[in-house]
Amino acid sequence: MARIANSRKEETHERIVQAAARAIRRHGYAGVGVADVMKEAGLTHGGFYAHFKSRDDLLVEALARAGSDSGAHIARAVQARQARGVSAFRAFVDSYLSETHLLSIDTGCPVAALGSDMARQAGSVRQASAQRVERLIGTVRDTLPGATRATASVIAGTLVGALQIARALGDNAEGRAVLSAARKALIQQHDSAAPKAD
Amino acid sequence: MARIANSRKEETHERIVQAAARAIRRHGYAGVGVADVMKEAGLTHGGFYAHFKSRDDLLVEALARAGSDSGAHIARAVQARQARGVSAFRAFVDSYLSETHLLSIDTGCPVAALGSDMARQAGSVRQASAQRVERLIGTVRDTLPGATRATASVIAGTLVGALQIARALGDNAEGRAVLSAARKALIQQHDSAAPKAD
DNA sequence: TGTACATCAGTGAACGCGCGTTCACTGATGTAC
DNA sequence: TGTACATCAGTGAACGCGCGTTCACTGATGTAC
Repeated sequence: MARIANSRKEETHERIVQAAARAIRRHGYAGVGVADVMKEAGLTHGGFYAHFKSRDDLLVEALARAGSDSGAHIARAVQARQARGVSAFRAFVDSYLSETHLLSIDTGCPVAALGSDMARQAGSVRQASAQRVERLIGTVRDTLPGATRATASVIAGTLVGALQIARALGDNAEGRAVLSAARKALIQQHDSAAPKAD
Repeated sequence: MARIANSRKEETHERIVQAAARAIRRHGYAGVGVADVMKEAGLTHGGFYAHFKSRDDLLVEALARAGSDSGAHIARAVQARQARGVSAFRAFVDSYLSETHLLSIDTGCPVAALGSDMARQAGSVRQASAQRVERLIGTVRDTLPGATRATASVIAGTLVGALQIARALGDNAEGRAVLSAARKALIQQHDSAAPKAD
């Protein structure tokens, strides 16, 4: 509450969290170092503990930030597509499984970027990770009003898995083919407004 | 070739690879330490470089071993299910998305265990990771003869994503619900032999 | 408006620790005669 | 069958390095009068 005054310290805190939100997606939970994040934020590492109780505390904040930033980013892309007459679900699937998202892991969905490491975390990081998964499932449901939670979670799984597999195969024809196949399959299966053929 | 003589050194090598194959799945690429793996294999860390040129070389061998072991494990489970009259595809989906697989990350599919870290690797580890993904897609295709590569890769994505999401949610009703939903969805979508209702 | 002082964000050196890698050595195994 | 020697798998100490965390300090900002 009371998010009024942006004091100098708050602005610095913000910069650190932003840097960490990118870093966890680019390098994974284990690949993020306190010193590197601080340097990225234009600071020296010594000041870190004036902002966070521990590295884990940073990870929790960074994950939440990664989720909300990526969520907002996708929401904008969805709106732009909807404005061109596409259904909410199709717009979401096309955005999530876009080539842009394939390439921009450090600004993309943290569930896709960190999925296989989430179950390995403990305590608050584990909890925050599960929350991110819940949010993703919730977002799927928002774009597909008729869907049950079960259906939405399978779709979320397909989105996350397809993006990871595409990234693992690389930025090439193989990776892009996986994305394209997943887009088609999801839209055909769940979008009643989808055209039968091209 | 010539896998004849199991010399003492070969047996030791084998033990190290086995330990590492579990370790990468339990702790991730970044969580695996040379000393820990050697201790797990009943050795001291100094001898490591008589067996491997580098830690990365171990990761590559461990990943290949994890893939073939997990593949063999699933193949046995699939056979057991097929013997009870279930289709190959359904048997595969039920095995891959079983509660057993949910819990046994360190003996399970390495693509699910390491998926989000694969794109971060470089050189030979990256290459070996992509190969594992290809193999998983190939396995899906083997159980679903009519499927195109595109269809198989979407199914592989769903399997991997659903398992990761279930693991991130935990060993509880939520996690199991995701598995169950994904099983139903995949079988309904792709198994022509599937019954319409229970 | 100007000075004196308290507050506070950030610095940089230092800590203990574990990492990947190297290497001189040990002690068991295997071969030669 | 027995001894002498070479081979070789594995040991354990050491290396340089980067990690998360702590802390005494600095220098800028803000408040009191």
